[in-house]
Amino acid sequence: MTLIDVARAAGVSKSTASNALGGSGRVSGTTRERILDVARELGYRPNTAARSLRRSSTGAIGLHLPRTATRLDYYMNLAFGAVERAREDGLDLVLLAPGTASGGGLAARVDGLLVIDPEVDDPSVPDLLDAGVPVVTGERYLGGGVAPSGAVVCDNAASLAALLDHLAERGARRPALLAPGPGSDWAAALRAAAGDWSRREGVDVVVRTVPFAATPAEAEAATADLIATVPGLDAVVCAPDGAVPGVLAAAAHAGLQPGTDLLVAVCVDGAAARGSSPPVTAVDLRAAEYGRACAALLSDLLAGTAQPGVVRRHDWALNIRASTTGRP
Amino acid sequence: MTLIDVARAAGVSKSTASNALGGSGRVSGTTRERILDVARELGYRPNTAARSLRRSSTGAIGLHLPRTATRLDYYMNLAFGAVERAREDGLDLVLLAPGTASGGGLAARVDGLLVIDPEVDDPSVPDLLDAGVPVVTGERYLGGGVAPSGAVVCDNAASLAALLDHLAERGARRPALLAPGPGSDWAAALRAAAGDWSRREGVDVVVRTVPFAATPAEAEAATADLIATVPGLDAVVCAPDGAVPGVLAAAAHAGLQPGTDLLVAVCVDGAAARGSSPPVTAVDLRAAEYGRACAALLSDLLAGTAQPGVVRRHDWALNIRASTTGRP
DNA sequence: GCCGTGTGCTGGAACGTTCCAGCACGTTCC
DNA sequence: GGAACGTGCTGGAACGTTCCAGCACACGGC
Repeated sequence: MTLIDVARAAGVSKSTASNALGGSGRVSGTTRERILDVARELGYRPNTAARSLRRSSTGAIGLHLPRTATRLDYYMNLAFGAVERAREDGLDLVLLAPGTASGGGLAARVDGLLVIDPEVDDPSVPDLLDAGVPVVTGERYLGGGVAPSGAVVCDNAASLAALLDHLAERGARRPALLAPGPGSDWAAALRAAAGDWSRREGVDVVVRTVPFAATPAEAEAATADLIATVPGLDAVVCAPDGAVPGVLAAAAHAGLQPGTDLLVAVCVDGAAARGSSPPVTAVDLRAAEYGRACAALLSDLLAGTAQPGVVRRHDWALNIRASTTGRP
Repeated sequence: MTLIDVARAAGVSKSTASNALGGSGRVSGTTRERILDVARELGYRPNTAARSLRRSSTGAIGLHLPRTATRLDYYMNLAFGAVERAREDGLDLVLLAPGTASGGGLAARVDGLLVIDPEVDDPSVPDLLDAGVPVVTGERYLGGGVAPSGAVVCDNAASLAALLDHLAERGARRPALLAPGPGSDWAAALRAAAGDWSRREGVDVVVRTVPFAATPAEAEAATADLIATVPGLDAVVCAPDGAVPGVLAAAAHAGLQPGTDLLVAVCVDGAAARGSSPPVTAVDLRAAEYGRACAALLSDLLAGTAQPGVVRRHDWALNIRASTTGRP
């Protein structure tokens, strides 16, 4: 079932068939209709390999996730969003092995790359940026080297500020933040925003550093330390979502009721935040839509409908739950 | 930088260059070395589109995950394992949008498919099995239709029996199991194994049904119900990993100490089980290796080094933690 | 009546690889 | 010393698509 079969069946040349199906060249309305009908009837599917060879494009984009992605459902949702959006533009999404430099030939296998939450200490990120194809990053890359062709960013400063405003409104006078070190745009923005908010509101936010992909045990230790050393501590914002159960465990262990004695919130919504007891107030980064937005931008760059260097914003939302209201 | 450039630089015909690089045909040792050297020096990368066109294979395999995958780090690890293994064989792994029938042309885009934990009520699974390319399933497919070309299975009956043996050894006399309905091979095997073990050991295992991707809240409700209605309940095995925090919450709420008053275990190891407090004893399905095994089998099928219909076993391990020993 | 222009369509070439038939040469065998 | 065979290499064809030059024809203007 090739283009030639369709052309033969419709009584035209392969060029005309190609033009009709591809919307290029000059074809009269009637023949175009006829060719489309025939193609539909025969169940014609263009051969992607031949198309790729001729057009010298692959019809696929690559997706790179942080090495530490393994513990967050956030990235899974993001990936599924990106896959869906790519499919709408006829693009396949190939998953790249995290942490491994996939050996030079990347540019031959994909038309563009999605690099999500690029961390400065991920050695494969510079290679990806230098692969010779357009790259869209999810959040900015703080390292040097070749600049990405585009980026989709969240206003993490604004979302943390909103979260802190909410906590203050709920009566918190002594909030703390558990955040990773400034190796990613996201964490760096959170740390900076905490400082800004402190100065603006005149309320000091205690910041403790935890790993990018903190485990509940690590968060529990950090929270226990906060409870022991910060007098009057009444709110904890935990940046990484996977660590939420640890914060709640530390609270329970100290005899503090989440939502009343200790307000708890998290900067990444997900299964961990939704499913905890009590459910935890969270910044919803809308992972699937974020993935869609990244794929859409890359698609636009490939199509030439977006300018290289463009940065698009992605909206967030605050999901308020019992961990900051006390109402179950 | 094409094969022709390499051939010219090495002073041979493109056929000889192709033979030398591909290991096919008849080439003398010395010319072969020379050609390989030249290719390396010039940084030659074969054009995948041209290769695909000529060989009529795509060099990619598809990965389908359950629609409900979004909440389990298990599938992410599995995907990364599969991607790594596929790469070792020069195959790209394209992620398929879950839940959507990806529109007929699948066979033209991938050489084979990995369908992980196929659920009987997932409408896209029959389409995938019927796509016209080899399919390897992770766990068996309980629905009808076209049979997969291969499968990689875990002995879920044995692992649950080992878990129950362990609980009995730790003194449990009244264990319960929270398991999904029998829509997947995994859940069906667990339910059957619980019955077998009950009969064999003369100890009744109470079984409660929870969703395939149960939330902590759902598990908490189910566990609270067990505690309230099963006199002497002393152990809970929770099948889905995402639900573990719920079981622990219900125990805490009832004033039961996990690991002493109530033994807790889970059938899928992951971040939720490892990171809980206390850490929860779990059956480690070794997700990354599982993904590798699935990709390896598909690769073998494509290469013709495995017979269609083959079923391979995948080993599991029991990770014993404080939730069943009481020792932190 | 001829030129210029626009329309609808065609045939051939090209993309880079792999496969196949076949050629020149050397060795072995009877 | 010719037939039979194995080795090392070559050139052309093929895969299915897209792009480009160009052809036949119709139409309008002078």
